[in-house]
Amino acid sequence: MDTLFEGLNKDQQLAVKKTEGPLMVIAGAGSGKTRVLTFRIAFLLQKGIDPFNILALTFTNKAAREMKNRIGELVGFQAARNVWMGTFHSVFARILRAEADKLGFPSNFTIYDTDDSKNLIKAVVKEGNLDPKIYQASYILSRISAAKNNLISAEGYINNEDYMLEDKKAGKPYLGQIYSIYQKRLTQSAAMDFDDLLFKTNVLLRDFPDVLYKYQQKFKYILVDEYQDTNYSQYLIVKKLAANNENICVVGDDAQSIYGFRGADIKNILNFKKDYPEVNLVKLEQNYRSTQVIVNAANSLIHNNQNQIFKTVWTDNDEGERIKLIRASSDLEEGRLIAQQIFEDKMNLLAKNSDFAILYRTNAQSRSLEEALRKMNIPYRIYGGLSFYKRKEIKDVLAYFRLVINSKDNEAFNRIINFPARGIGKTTLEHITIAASENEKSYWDIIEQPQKFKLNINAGALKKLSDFVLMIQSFKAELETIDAYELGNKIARGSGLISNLHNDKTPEGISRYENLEALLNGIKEFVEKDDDSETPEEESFKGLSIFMQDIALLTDADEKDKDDIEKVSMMTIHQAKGLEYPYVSIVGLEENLFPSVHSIGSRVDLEEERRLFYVALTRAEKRVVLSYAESRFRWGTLSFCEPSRFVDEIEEKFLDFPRSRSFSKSAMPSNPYKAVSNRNTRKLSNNPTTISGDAGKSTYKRIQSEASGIVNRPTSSFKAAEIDDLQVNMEVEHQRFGLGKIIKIDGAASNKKATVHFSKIGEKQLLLRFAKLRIVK
DNA sequence: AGTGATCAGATTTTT
DNA sequence: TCTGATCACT
Repeated sequence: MDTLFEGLNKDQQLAVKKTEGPLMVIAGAGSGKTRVLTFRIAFLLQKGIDPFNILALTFTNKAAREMKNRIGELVGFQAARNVWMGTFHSVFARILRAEADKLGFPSNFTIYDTDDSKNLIKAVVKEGNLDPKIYQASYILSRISAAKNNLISAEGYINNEDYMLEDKKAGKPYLGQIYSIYQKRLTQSAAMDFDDLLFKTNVLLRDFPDVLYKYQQKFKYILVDEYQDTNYSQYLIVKKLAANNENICVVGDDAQSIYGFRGADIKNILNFKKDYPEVNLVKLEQNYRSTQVIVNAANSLIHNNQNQIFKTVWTDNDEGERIKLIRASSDLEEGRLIAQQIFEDKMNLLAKNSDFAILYRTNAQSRSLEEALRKMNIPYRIYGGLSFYKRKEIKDVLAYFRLVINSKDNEAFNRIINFPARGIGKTTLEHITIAASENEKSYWDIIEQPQKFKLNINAGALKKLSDFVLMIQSFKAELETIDAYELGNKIARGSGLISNLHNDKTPEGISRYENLEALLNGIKEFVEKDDDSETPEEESFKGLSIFMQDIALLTDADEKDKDDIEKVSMMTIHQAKGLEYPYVSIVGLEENLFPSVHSIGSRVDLEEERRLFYVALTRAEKRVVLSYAESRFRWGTLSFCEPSRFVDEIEEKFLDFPRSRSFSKSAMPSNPYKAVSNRNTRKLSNNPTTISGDAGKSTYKRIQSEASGIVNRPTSSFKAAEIDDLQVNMEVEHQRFGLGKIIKIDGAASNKKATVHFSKIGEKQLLLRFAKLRIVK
């Protein structure tokens, strides 16, 4: 057993060995958190704890899978497989299916994704004759989501004066009603949205003490990873389940909390002590991942946040190279420079493509990077973006699957009732909607028994509907008899989807056909692979329902990366959480992009944004490259950017600044022929496995507009002063901050910093390397 | 019912 | 700039 502890430091050992009672592990970035978690579970298993008694909640399914593998390697795969491990959503979806009857749901309920939820909200808004511009689906959904994550039901919402007043002030007084109808429709459709999975778990544990007791007995040991990113709803589930045994271990890092927008609450970490006065606290402060430069640069950055748990992350590793800062004149040039950098590093450092990651704030930024990498023949893989499961052709066939499994699923119904076209039109649909609404039934219930619900339509339409019903019913009959692959194929063909796509000979059509094929192949793999299912206990028959349960909560990040060995990884910083790479480029370090416009207004949001940058920096093992562009295409137009304040916040001694270039030179677009972009870039970028593509038809227009944009730069008259010309007491002008007076200049030569008092916004420190100041007087 | 034209909205992050 | 939603026309 002792071998298990070799290679763990004292704190890590403590965190592994202290199996009984509440334990909180504050784990700095790169401090071996995952190691501690896996070893802890392995240790429990070695001690003879039944794997079925261990519940481990992770942030992604991928993390769960990897952890299972590592535990398997330590103590055997049989035991590892039986540990309950997964995301909150997937674990509790499973429990909800088992206990569904208690909540008035069938166990095959559908999980609505965000699109489904939005469509449902749109329909509700329309039915209520409300203005969809005022009652915007995305806004309403976020509002409902926030309420659910705070365990406020629709009823509770309507009775809550604060919510109602807020909505009234916002000019949206009917939001509570929409919530209420939305929820009713979900139930009629036998569906739950993402937040319901947690909300209803809370209801289950609250209203059914015997069920609560059962799971308390079952989960004798509970571990929660990324505790800083749990919301109130999740917090309460954990608290209830742990109440009996109190063998609860949470691991997190307040400095890496980046999901506040989703209701994550750092207070869960801060308040852990209050809930469990007996708590043992372990801090993991030694970073094993990164160089000293990276660790200390990240520390200097995060130091700008006010809300923190005190800890000192340090490392024994080499000092390492300074963080290189790249300035580009445009987003296209930024891509080019980053690609070039990777190309050079590969040669000089004998590195592999897979040693590199490019991280960005928003998915939209991937485009220019992709183009540049493609041009230099550097293979890459984009994580996220439009996921495979969000493509139209995939959603279509999945909608058939969904309707076959749970026919009450109205959103699936809507999607396919007339696709491929079968002559069921708007009027017919309207009648169905009305009948469903009046009788409080699902659409399917209505068309299954049209006479019972007095569906007021003509014989022709009736015939078409009954054909559809018969088709779906014929598929339903085979749910339990043939496996997912066979049935999936039957549905794809029988529904007419395959022939529909087959007739489309355009490149897009062919690609859609191939995607559908890929899905079917995926199902085949699922059926054939005999073990490592994420569901312990149950199941041997691999039917379509099981397949759908398996993929309902998958995201792109969860996809296997077997063919990624030789590719540069590209992803948003959110997606990079928990990952590490030798060489990391963080791009787009510009005001209003990173930090994003939306965060700049409030300190809380800005601090989250800063933590996001902290996460980005600490992904790197050996070296970080930062870049920003002076202009960038956004919303189809060229806009000018300033370097991010976050760059200033890193202590200068860790930075390697770009060589000074004359402004006009850097602003000139380089050879436009090099910058030819690809019309299909977006499509290509959506395909995770695409590594190359030829230029195709160029969007020459874009290049032109960029060039002209620079020439006609509205601020071209703004001529920044040379750094050395600036003196204390001078009156200066800044493009964004307006007029001000230099109060102080410190720092030597290239790293000079000026303190300027601006009449509009007050005092500000500016690194003269970045800030462009014009001398007024 | 299907097609084409026109217009609005999007881009913050995700289970 | 691109996508989708809506509307008018055939």
